[in-house]
Amino acid sequence: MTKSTAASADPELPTEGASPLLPGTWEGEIVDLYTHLAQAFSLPKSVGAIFGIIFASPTPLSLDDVVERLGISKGSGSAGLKLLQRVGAIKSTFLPGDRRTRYTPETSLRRLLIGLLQETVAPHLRQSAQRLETLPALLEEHSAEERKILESRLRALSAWESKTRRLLPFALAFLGKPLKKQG
Amino acid sequence: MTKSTAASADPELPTEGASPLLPGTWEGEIVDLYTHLAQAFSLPKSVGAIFGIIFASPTPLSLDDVVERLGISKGSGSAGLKLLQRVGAIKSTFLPGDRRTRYTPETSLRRLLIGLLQETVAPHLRQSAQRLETLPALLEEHSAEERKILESRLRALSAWESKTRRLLPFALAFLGKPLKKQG
DNA sequence: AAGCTTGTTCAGAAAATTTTGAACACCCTC
DNA sequence: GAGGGTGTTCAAAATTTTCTGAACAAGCTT
Repeated sequence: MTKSTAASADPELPTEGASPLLPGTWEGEIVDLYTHLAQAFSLPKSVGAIFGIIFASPTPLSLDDVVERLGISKGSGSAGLKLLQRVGAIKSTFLPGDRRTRYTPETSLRRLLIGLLQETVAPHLRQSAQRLETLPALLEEHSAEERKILESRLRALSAWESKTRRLLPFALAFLGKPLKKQG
Repeated sequence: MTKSTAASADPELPTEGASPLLPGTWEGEIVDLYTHLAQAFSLPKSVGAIFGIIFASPTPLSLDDVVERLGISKGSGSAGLKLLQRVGAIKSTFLPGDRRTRYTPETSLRRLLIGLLQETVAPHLRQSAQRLETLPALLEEHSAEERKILESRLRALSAWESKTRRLLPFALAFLGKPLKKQG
């Protein structure tokens, strides 16, 4: 059900008989958009593309669909889908009479961001917060004057940790709310 | 996961080139902490290390100081300092009677995050927002039924863009406020 | 159970990113 | 205007990340 009839020459694209993802098409533009967005979050381009092709499809897609439409390997597709599902960016559905798992996009920004944060920054932040505790003791070897400066830095560091942790639930609540008219 | 970073032996020799950044020391722990934090933001480890060594020092450091203490190349040091300055994570100061530029850490989380966001995600988001405008036209080729679904996806996408853009100033204001007593 | 279909794993290949180091440019000071 | 200190650039090397593809596992169906 995809548009085809791309009878034009493709000087660039491999003639593998696959990827009809030309720019200017709905799927092509969406995939491209998410591919770039993925880079904003330092995620592999393929992950963005996979989310894009799922987002662009009015019906749930299977691993094979994704692999075929994107022209990527099954390994990549499998790994990408698993990552997207782990961060909650896609949901799996099961159509009756079909053994394949199919995927639909998560459209709640709140859930999307929660998953992403949990996956990427949260572990590092947690680890850093832990390290913070051992630091004050290491200041003993410095002169009183130096210690004054370094202690204020340490306080700043603690404050960062505290602020970000307190901001997060707030921000997520905001993102969960419906959009109001511009004031 | 071990931090080999050269200098595995010789905790004694204080020769110029050696890196005395052992774990358990103030500098070592701070550098390590920021090296890990950098990875949380998908920045090169060296960038985190550079910020760390500057953060750990009670006095402003020069490029040479950084390069020597971290045991990295001048090229890396120069690039890292430039990046950190561009995102506003460090400030340059000039000590009288010294031609070298010296650097101190930015301790305002607000400024730190503003710079980081501006540098990393903002351009991508801006670009994506632009692309959004051309998308509705591409839906024409779909059936009415499909279009209903895809249009709602498009609305979600627009809403994301709008929400994140509106949340940002809000969040940054929050981060700029002094920390209040826990309530 | 044999034969499909669906999906995962993982070692090696490919690609992208980061680091190095030496050459270079730009002031200063003398 | 030579010499030395300070910092940047960039091509190539090292490292890390991502992708591939074929082998493998697990489940249905007959």
